[in-house]
Amino acid sequence: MAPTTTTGSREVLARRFQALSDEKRIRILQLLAEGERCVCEIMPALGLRQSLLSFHLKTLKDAGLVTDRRAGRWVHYALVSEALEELGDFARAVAWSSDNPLHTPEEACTDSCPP
Amino acid sequence: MAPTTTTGSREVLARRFQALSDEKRIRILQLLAEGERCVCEIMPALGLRQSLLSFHLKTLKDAGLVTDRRAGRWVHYALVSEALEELGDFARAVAWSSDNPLHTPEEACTDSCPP
DNA sequence: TCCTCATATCAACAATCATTGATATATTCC
DNA sequence: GGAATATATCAATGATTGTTGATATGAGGA
Repeated sequence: MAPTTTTGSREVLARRFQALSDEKRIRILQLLAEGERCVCEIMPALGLRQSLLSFHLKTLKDAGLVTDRRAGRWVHYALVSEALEELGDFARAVAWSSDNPLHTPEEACTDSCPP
Repeated sequence: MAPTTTTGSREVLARRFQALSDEKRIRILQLLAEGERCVCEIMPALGLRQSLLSFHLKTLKDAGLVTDRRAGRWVHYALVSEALEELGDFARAVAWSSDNPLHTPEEACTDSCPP
């Protein structure tokens, strides 16, 4: 169960991790984990200016981590749990591989190291 | 099993996700998943200039995702699998919560929405 | 000690990202 | 149609990050 190696996938992974690389966006995800929320609910919960929140939501949406749904005047955001599961799978797969190495580390790179 | 809510933890999470937000660093992790590697092995594998690789390794190390170990002239890097597991746990916990919401989404935020 | 080599750090620059205030879009209610 | 409101987008700015070439550190072998 080695971590995937395709470039396309790395691109997506990097983009999604980048979307998670901000505390405010992590808070948004944690809030959305409780269920769908409209922007007007997220805004006071995080105390962010409307424009800034919109930017962060767009970042998450462009990364495929959330979806939006218009309902009348309001827009509701919700998690895309598959995307988050993929990230979790990746992190766990890398961790698992390093705990169960195929190529035993032993004492690599001694004399003949810089080949 | 709701995702944690402490600020300190969010800070660490954001920092670690930020370390993963670059394709080159993802490749490094994938390489290290096969086992410990010295810088001199990573460099040709990724085709990065020495200085640039050093920067990316430092980024990963500062985030607590890898450790280094000096062996003579060479420095070997290895994954910190616990840190990666924590990231995986977080992502999965958020995904799980959103699939099993406590507060049923139903039809929230209709009339009384902007409170 | 001096020389070589592996890696780290530094200074400078380019690119990306977060934040702000202003403006645009879309929807409802009158 | 027009006013009001929720959200998105834009332009400008500052902050952070990635990249490069040059230099410093630290270990091993002569």
